[in-house]
Amino acid sequence: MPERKSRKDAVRNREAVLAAADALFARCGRPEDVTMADVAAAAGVGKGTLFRAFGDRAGLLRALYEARLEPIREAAEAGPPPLGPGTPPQQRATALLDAILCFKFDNRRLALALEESGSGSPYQAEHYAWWHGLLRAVLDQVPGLTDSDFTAHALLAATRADLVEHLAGHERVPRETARAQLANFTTRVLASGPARGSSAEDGPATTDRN
Amino acid sequence: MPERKSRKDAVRNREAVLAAADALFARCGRPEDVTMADVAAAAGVGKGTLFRAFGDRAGLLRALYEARLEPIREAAEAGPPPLGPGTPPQQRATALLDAILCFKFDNRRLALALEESGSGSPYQAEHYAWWHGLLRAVLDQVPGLTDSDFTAHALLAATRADLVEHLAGHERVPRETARAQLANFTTRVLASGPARGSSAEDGPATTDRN
DNA sequence: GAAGATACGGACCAGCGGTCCGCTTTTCAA
DNA sequence: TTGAAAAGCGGACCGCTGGTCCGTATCTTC
Repeated sequence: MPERKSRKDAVRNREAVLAAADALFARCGRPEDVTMADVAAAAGVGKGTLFRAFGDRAGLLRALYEARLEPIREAAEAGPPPLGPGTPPQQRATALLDAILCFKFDNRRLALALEESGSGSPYQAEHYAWWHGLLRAVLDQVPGLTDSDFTAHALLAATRADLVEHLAGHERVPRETARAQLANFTTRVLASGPARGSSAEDGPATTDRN
Repeated sequence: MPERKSRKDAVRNREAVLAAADALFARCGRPEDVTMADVAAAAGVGKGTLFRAFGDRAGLLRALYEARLEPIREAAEAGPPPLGPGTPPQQRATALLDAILCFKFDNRRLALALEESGSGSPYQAEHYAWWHGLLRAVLDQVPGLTDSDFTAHALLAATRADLVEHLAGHERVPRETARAQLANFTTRVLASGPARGSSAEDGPATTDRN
């Protein structure tokens, strides 16, 4: 039980920091030049407070990221089709990847900051393991598909934040185009038969903040 | 003409630095804790020399990487099949990806260092553009394949250094298994018809240094 | 309202990439 | 051979970052 309740100034500050960091990352071009001191200043808080609340830089990023991701995570875990369970595996896999892509698209800066500054490999992050596990399980139900473990990694790699940023930011690929291409790619991977064309279905709610 | 020749102590030092950096990156676990000062010390050289020769950290990494990559690059550009031109596109694409995978496998630490510390996105690196352009051109010749641009990105993403490191280092996937899985994945993507099984063919010379 | 627990915040620290400039080595023309 | 200018050397030094520390302010509890 414990969960010893925090002091109210503590929670106020915690939220102030999250909001400030959110805004800063959304604004600034390269995430690595949003400094901890910047965040603290923008939140009207001392550095000590910031580090006390989140441990270190990676902790702050993680907290932000997880907060944003949670709705999608829930939708994928127990929501309605096509994201939730009870959907044919091909379709669900496509929907999952599409959701991830949209998320990264809408939260590019943050995802980028987390993947590159997030204390080492993105593959050690808890949320990656979660996505991978889920996708792997779904792929296991696709008839005729082997190597579900590797395949899940490879498909997820197509949604890496820096790739998304490159496509969207540098090559100026519109969101819907990227979605369609990823869906098409996914279909190719999952289909044993001739690849059927597949355009992006109507998608996850956009929470565009950047 | 010009190409004003360097002083001999300069070239000696340059090579000493490359060798030292090579050794250090090969040895140490995480590339970010091989510091420039370490490299300089290991090469028996001052930091000034190091920075004069390579500009900055990214420059050093790039120089090392390019040097290692050149043979493969040449083999891909004008070598014998299955890597070189004059190979059926499916087969060549598979061979290219296999070669990249092997390269990253054998030079994990270095590739990792470059991709994560290499001044921003790996997608802005010259060598990435080169690989992508080549693969894209090959994919363009695969009948029934659309979105060659995106597809090339997605396939290359499956060979990212940190993914390779994760597979090899964390999940303990043997080299040959990874090769077979990537080949299988590639085949699935490229084949419009039923996926034919495909094991890794006899591969690029291994230059295992790590 | 007093005492104890909790959190604040900014001065402070260590370590990094990168610069600078007085000094040494090499080069090359005479 | 020589001597002076060009080229390069190297390590003290700088700015900036993530992260720590602890005297002080605020909240909670009785």
